[in-house]
Amino acid sequence: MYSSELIRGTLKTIVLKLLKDEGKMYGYEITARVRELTDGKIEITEGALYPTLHALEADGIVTTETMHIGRRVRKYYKLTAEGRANAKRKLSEMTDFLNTMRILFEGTAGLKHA
Amino acid sequence: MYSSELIRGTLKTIVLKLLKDEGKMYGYEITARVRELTDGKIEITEGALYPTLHALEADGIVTTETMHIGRRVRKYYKLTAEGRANAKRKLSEMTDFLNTMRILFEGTAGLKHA
DNA sequence: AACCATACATAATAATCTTATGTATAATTG
DNA sequence: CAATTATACATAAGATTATTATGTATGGTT
Repeated sequence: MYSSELIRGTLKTIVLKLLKDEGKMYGYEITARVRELTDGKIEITEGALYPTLHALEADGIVTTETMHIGRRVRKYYKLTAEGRANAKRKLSEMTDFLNTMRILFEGTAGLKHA
Repeated sequence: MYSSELIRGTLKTIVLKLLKDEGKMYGYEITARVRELTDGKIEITEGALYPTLHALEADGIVTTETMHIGRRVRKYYKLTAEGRANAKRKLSEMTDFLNTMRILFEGTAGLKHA
């Protein structure tokens, strides 16, 4: 687990990345996927995730679709057209940012592909 | 310039990295160095930097030394012994974190050295 | 029966940053 | 030589974003 300050500010971009890759996901699934992809190093808390998802919806970045699994409710999120454009911008900003961080902390711009 | 949310949480670690490399620096110098190293993509604001430096001092991570350049004051910061240990931990956490981000966003762990 | 996993949600509080403002000296430029 | 820009510190109000705690409810496992 990383200190929470490092993860600060990356949540929204992580969500956009996953939605772009997977098409649609629900909240609980997002926390599980991130945990799995990062070997438990990044643990998204519900108190951070749900308000973020609601904000994305309010901003027209995602739409929701509620499904019923037995008597339980699942709320799927997927990108809107605007959301896809937004995600594209945010993701390229993120990779650029990661490269800049690499320059600062590893003294190299790194290679995009090994 | 990156959206400010991305940079959020990285400031303290950036400062520790620079102080570790350079020995001692003053606030204004830090903003200039970061601007230079990142081609202006990361602009540290004074309103964020000075409170951070003061907090580091209050936590015993850095000590200060005031110099007089003509009639102007310059406040140099350098790591304490505890600060060096702290910096070491934070920096390895940061490189680890950057690798994890690379897995998430570029689908590769990347190579530390080209 | 108790516990843990799934699945949503919100509210109080904390941490961190932006934006604005303030003070002052030194250098540059029109 | 007056005005502007750069150097150099600092703080305070407000915004953003996350943590922590709490709440509700279903379903599976021990």
